[in-house]
Amino acid sequence: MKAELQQLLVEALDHVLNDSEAERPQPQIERARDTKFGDFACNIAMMLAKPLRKNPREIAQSIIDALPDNSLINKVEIAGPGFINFYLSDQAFHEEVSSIVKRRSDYGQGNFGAGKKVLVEFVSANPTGPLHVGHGRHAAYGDSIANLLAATGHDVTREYYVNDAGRQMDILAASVWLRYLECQGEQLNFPQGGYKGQYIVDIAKEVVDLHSDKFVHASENVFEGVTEDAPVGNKDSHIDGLVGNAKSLLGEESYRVVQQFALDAILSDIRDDLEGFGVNMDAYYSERQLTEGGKVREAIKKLKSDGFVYEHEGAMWFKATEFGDEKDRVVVRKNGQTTYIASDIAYHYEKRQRGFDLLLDVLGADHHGYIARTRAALEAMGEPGDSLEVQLVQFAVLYRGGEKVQMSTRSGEFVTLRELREEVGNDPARFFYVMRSNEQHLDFDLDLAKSNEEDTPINYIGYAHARACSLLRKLSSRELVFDEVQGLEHLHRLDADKERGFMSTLTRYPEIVELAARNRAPQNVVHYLKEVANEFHSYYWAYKILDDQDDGRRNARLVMFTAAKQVIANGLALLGVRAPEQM
RNA sequence: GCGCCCGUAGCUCAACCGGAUAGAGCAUCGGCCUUCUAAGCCGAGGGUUGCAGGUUCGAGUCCUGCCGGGCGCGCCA
Repeated sequence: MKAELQQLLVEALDHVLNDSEAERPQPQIERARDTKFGDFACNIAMMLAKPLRKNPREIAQSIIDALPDNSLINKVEIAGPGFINFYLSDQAFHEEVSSIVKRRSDYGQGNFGAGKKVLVEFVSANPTGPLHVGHGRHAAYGDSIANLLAATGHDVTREYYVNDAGRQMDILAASVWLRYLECQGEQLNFPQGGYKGQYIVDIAKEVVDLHSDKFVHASENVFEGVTEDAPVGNKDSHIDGLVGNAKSLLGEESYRVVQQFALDAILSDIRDDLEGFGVNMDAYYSERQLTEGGKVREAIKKLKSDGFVYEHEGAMWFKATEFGDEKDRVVVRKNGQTTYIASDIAYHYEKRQRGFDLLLDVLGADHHGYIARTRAALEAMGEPGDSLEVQLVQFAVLYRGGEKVQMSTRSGEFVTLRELREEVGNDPARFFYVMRSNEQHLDFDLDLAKSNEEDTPINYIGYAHARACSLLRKLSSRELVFDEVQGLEHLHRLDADKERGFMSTLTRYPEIVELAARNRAPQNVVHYLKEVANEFHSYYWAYKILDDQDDGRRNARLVMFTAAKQVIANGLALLGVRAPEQM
């Protein structure tokens, strides 16, 4: 509807402006704030006032005069400093409502992203433990924007980057091995720098079940030559020493068996958790495979041959400062190992090689320093810097009973996403996560989210959907049938302000989907749905829908309610939330 | 110290590349269940959009400087 209006304006502008005008702004049309300003408003005349050096109201008039004939617009007025206000015909709204009912789950789909391949990388939590509530926000947000992009015609791929290489994987292996030794009766002091969560013990027990005492070594050998742990010594060198001993005592093959087992266990738990949360990744991309496949070395080689890598103090540095980063970055350490950044350069380059136009990374707010260097890397690799877009997600703080829930990953004391899902349910959890802008700190109130008595936005919206379902269910007991065709024919009878306003709100849905997709802002959908629900409840209270005296009017209202139900269901689906049939 | 994000009603938050009188919910107060789910509806009060300047027809929105809060500045990942 908006798009058609926009098209009419473009045609009118073609008449008003001749080619002498260098640049023509794209006419922006907005929904009017108030019904007294009509249905849509346009400020193009005011924007043209300066370049044309003419009175905006005069310009507005000539645009109005040039509007092509159409059945969409009922009336046009100039208001205030030069707004052009459009009053649409009732027929325009009726056709759109009819389209909602006919297109069903397809309604709201757009195509502004047609032909654009987007890779949305999100969650990408280190596979060293289960997902916690912070990752849940990334999962819910990333999946929702992926849904929004897909709904607007983008070719979307969801990907999880698995950091299964590097030091943390060694610490994971050592942690599991030490717990395994404890299970086998060895007495030892578990290192401060190790992963202390209960899940490590559980994995160790599985290693015992599978391999019995195959990996047992006396604890005096395990700790031989290892420096003191904190607080006396340094916990990092302590754990590194243990990793070294694990490798030499177990031997490469056995060490790898333990490590791989731990990784597989954790990763399958993560995948399972995400799937349970309704997040289906298209790919889990392994950092280790990237490294072992030679992609990292190739990338460094390419940078080196282009002159963007230099040696300094025994390490290889990438000249990130040449591309706007604040400092150069080490890509190969003194000891010959490549860094995480090196993998990341290769990974993002490889994404481009796979043909993605837009690389959309969803990262924690603590990663903002990462944006400049990744963009620098892409540019150094000959790729456009703006092919990378980063959406930062601020931290979520969990509250239970009004108290902040403390979390510490190190100590293994944190609320997992799985616990959250079990406690509040998938739908409320996903809804609450995307309710706020990703740039806003989120206070996640567990008691509020799981409450089904208090007023919560998700209940408010869901209740409207359930009420619509209930109406349709009630029909048969009253020996009535919903005649959609008759309802569509009688839509013109719904001419009260409340009815016209309700239909107008419903027809905004495609505009909201596009807006939310462009802004990467699922919360736009949330706020819109609250508005739909509000008008739904208000209308529901004001009018008797199941009126058995007047078939035409009843069916017309049922068409409108079916449309509302559809819009709510479609909107919630974008957020990964199911619309309840009853409450 | 430098960089990024955030400051809007008592609380939690909206406000569509800058648009018309800054809006909701919670909380407070007052109404509505012999209409289909009261998890609802109707109404009232509540604001110098952190502060000070600037840009322009127009600023919560853009720019500069302060104040307050969060995060980051490794040969960790």
